[in-house]
Parts: sequence; C-alpha cells; structure tokens
Amino acid sequence: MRSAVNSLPSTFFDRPAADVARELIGITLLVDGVGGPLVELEAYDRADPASHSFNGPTPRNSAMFGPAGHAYVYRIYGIHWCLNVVCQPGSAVLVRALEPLHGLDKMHERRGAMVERQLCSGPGKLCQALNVTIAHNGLPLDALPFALLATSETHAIASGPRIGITKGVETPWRFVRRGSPFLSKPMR
DNA sequence: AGGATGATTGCCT
DNA sequence: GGCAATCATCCTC
Repeated sequence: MRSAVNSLPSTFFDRPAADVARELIGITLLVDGVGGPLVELEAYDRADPASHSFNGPTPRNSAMFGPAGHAYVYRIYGIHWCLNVVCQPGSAVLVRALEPLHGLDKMHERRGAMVERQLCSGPGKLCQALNVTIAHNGLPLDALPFALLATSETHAIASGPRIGITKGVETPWRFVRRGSPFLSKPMR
C-alpha cells in the first residue's frame, strides 16, 4: 500500500542531512515518471571537510545554501551529473542509487543495453538514467518533473563510510538498504 | 578480481 | 596547475 507524499513539508528536509538520508531509504524518486525506490544516499554538511559547502558559498554550490527540499546538481570530473537534495543550510543528501522500477524503457534508451542492477547503481549513472542535468539545479523536489512517493514498507538500513572522498573518510554518513543488489558498491 | 587510465568542467591555491 | 561526492574501458594477475 502506497501513500503519496508529493508535498513533503520543507521541515522534513530542513534537518540534519544524516537524518534525512536515513529516512529517504525506500522512498521512490521519479523524474518525469522515471525512477524507483532509493537504496543509497550520503549526507554532507557545512562542518564537513568532504562537503562542497565546507568553504562557504560559490557559484557552483549556491543551491546548497538555498531552500531545503530543492535540488543541488553539480558536474563531477567534468563528465557526470550528481543529484542532491538540500537539507539544513549548507547541507545536502547525495542521491547515489535506486532500484530501477519505473520507466525502464527510458532508462535503457539513455544508458544503453544494461542489466537492471547497473542502470542506477551510482550517482552519475542515476542522473543519466533519469535525465537529471544542471537544468534541474535549484528546482523543488515537491513539484514536477520531480516526485517523491513513500511506502509503508520498512527497510533494514546499514551505514558506513562515504565513497570517493579523501577528507572526512571516517564519517559514517553513507546509508544503504541492507542487501540491496542495486548499490554502487556493497556496504562491506 | 582488481588496478590504471582517459574523458573534461569548474573551483581552488 | 591541481584536484574532484565518477564511470567505462583496457590492461595485468
């Protein structure tokens, strides 16, 4: 049984990013109807040396200091897009992986022939599959093309160190649905 | 199975 | 000029 929470209050996001990241596990993210349940997220905050916001606002990270519940999209390594949801000022949750469930045909068009477990198993892959780009930077997640849907299911959640960073490596702010085959990497 | 590499943008020192 | 919240490909073991 599913209940729509398309209008998640900004108070849901205007909290510590680690709390939001944990609670977003299992919530379905759609972009123009394409997406599925979130299975992997990471938290970053203002006091965190691994965070883009650590040294204050810049043109690139300005969305991180904007309204909670809006998107922060940035280009990484000159190639890939990464999608975040803004939480407390200067903090955000990086959307790293989801279970491909809706719009598989569109995902395959964008990602090519690909086993399902690799369609959205990483932040860059997920943005390609859902067609998220800089055009989405700053947009609210409670309005089209975005949608967030909660389920009544509960999930076993595991946490551990974040991926791909060189600072703050011991902060266990990566949250995954335990045992999911759709993660960017197994939790360990 | 695991390590090295190239692609390529934008911010930093 | 260096580096980064990545990924696909091309090695080597």
